[in-house]
Amino acid sequence: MRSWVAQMRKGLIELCVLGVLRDGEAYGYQLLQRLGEADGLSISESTVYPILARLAEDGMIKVRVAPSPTGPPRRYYRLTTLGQDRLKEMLTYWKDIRLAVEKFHKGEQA
Amino acid sequence: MRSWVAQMRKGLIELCVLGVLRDGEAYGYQLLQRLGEADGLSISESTVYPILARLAEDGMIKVRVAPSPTGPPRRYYRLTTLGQDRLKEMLTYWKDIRLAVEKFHKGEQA
DNA sequence: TAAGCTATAGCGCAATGCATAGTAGCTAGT
DNA sequence: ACTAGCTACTATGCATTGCGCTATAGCTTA
Repeated sequence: MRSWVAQMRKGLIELCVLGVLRDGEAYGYQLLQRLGEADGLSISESTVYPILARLAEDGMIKVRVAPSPTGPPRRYYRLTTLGQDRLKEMLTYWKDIRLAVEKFHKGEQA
Repeated sequence: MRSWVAQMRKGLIELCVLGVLRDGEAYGYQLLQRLGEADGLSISESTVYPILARLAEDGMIKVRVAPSPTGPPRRYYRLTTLGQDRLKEMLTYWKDIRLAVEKFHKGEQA
């Protein structure tokens, strides 16, 4: 994969993770699949799990362990109040930067 | 500045630089000011010049030196054919990832 | 000669995506 | 019982980038 792709994803994957969790709790593997549904966002475990670990360490999400019907116990993550605030902040900035990008690419077709 | 802000900018600043250069050549300081016009994209020299150096090294832009009426000589950068292709690629991916982010944040207000 | 603006450049750090590899629980087939 | 295959999570290490900080040099004005 071209290196600039990885760079462009930085931060945005975390934003998407928080976005999914906003709809309710989810476990790691589930997040992996949800995120993979979007074009241009195919993702691997080695990307998602570190993000979850960081978010948990920062108090943005909380973990709940529950048995799985088809494998090892699942770790369900859900947003904390702190996490909701962070999501709000990030969305605000996302809006700004999205407008910035589009400002410099008016009238262009990819 | 919060660390996630820097992460979210990664790659997108370069995309904006290419976007500005698509309208015609520009020198570093000029780019700095153009980019600063956008909300959420205030930028410093230590960010722009390394980007220009990288882009030049990769053959995406070419440099032309010309005297300035008000200071040291300016280095004018302009897109090469390679750079135009890269910009196209990046815009395609940008479209994908923008849709991805919005997919996971439908119905939300920042 | 000193200040102040313009314009460019280099060093070093922190953070992240991701390739690679490994661990462990559960089910089904032979 | 053994193997294969799926689910779910973890660990290591690298490359890349944004950016704070600092330095340099040309030009004008006082």
